[in-house]
This record gives sequence, structure tokens and C-alpha cells, in this order.
Amino acid sequence: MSPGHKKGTDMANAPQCADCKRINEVLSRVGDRWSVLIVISLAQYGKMRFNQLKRHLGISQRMLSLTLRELERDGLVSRTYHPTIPPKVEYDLTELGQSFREPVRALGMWALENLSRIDEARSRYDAEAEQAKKSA
Amino acid sequence: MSPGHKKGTDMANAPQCADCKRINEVLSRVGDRWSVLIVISLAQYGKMRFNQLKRHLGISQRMLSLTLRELERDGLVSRTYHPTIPPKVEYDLTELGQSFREPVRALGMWALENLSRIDEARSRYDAEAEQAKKSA
DNA sequence: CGGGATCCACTGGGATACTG
DNA sequence: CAGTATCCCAGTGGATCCCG
Repeated sequence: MSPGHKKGTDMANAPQCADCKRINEVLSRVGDRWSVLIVISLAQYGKMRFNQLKRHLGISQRMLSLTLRELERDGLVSRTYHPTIPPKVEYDLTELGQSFREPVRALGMWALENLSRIDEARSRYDAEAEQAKKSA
Repeated sequence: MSPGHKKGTDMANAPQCADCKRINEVLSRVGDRWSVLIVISLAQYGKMRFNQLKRHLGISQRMLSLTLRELERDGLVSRTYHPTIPPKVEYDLTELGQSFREPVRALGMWALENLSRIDEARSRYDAEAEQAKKSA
């Protein structure tokens, strides 16, 4: 397989619990940043073209192409090629991709709602760490 | 900061849309595999000790320690140190961590339900790719 | 037991440059 | 326009050894 882009952990022979392995497997598939962002974009705007996605996401065309292929392979995204000149390719969510929107949105909403709280916790933590360092 | 573990993309000066940046930021925080798995474990079993988590997840102690610190910093996990001999440290979810369970569970459920469908799509895709290669 | 410090391999991912 | 192919660096993360 091409350079870069290979997912999943193997960790020699991880003796972990079956559930974790399962979930791990799952996250390895659709869990990366770009996949999620692509799905969200398509969900929001419908059919999109390659460069349109590229500009919208601020993703390098390498990662876009790689990730789109994976998503197509996983059956979340459909790719339609129009052999015109210049060529035109449109990407869209499949049924499966659509069904993925909900959980993703839930996670996104939580994140948006709690980002500030996380930031607070961080500064608090960092401040305390700073204190601890001074009294050394 | 210590070796390894730094999240987030910068992509030079990504001209992407604000939403995407925001979501990206969010995913950078609590979006990695280990964070999710740790939260799930704690959610399921309650307070857990270091090596207990380690064994349960099949995670290297380096990543466990790193990830736990991040989670504590982000205010999702609490750390209680018992200065006994031998020492005993317990990790648990905070309120914020608890609230994170729901969206995570939603995602997990979707994944579990659709894993087989993804697998199907994959073999289909791979088979077709194989075909295409033969007629070359 | 609960980590910190090192070392090292692999991979994610950006920057070109080239093709159809 | 829609990619593919290279190159290459930085970050991720496992393995080890060590210490209180």
C-alpha cells in the first residue's frame, strides 16, 4: 500500500478484552479526523467535488484522495465520475454514510458545548503545575 | 513537552471554514483511540488503577500514562494518589467525563451495528478492484 | 505498584511535481 | 480538474530500563 495511511494498532499480541478490541477496530476505520470532517461536509452541503472539498476543509490533496478512497471502500461515500472535459467527479454520502451523521453530530455537539469547560480545566491544571514547579 | 503526544493539525495556514477548524480542534482533544477507550473503561467499571487499566486495554504504559495525564488535564478524569506502600493510584471519571459517555456510546453503538456492513462494502470494493486489475 | 526517561520504528501528513 | 507518485519531516506509540 502507498506510503502513509495505515490504520489500526496491533501491539504485538494485545491480551486485552474483546470489547476493547472490537471498539478499537471500529475506531480504526472511521475514527480519524479527516474521515469525520469529510462526512460532516458532505452531510451539510450534499454532493461535492474534489477541489471543493479540498478548499473547504483545508486538507492536502494527498490526504483528501487517500481518505476519500478509504471512505468509498468502506461504503460511506459514493464516487461518481463524469468523463467530460475537463473531468468532473462528485462525492456524496451513501445510505450508510447518512446513518453515520447522527452519532457524529452528537459527538460534535458535545464537543462544542464542552470545549470551554475543557479549556478552563486546562488552564487550571497548567496553573497548578506551574505552582508546583516553583516550590521545587 | 515530552516525546510523542502532541495533537492537532496546523497545515501551515489552513484557509478552511471556521466550523471545520472548530470541530478539528475538538477532535484533536478527545478524539484519539486511547482517550476514548479509557473513558469507556472507566464508565463501565468505575474507579480503576493504573495497571488494571493497562491490562484491560492492552495499552503500553507509556501511552497510558501520557493519555491519562491529558485526560486529567482536560478535566475528564480525576486522579487520586494514596501514599501507601506500595503506592496506589485510582482514576475515575469526573462530571465532565461522565457527560462524555453518551455521545461516545452513541458512536460505539453505531459502529458495532454497522461494522459488518462496512466489511461487506470492503470486500465488494476489493473484489472489483481485483477485477479491474486483471483486465489490464 | 505507578510511573519517568530513552530509544527507535512506523506512519500520518504536507509540499511539490507530473499525468490524463 | 482530479488525481498519482515522491520525498521527507514530525508525531505516535511500543519496548526497555530504572527509580521511589
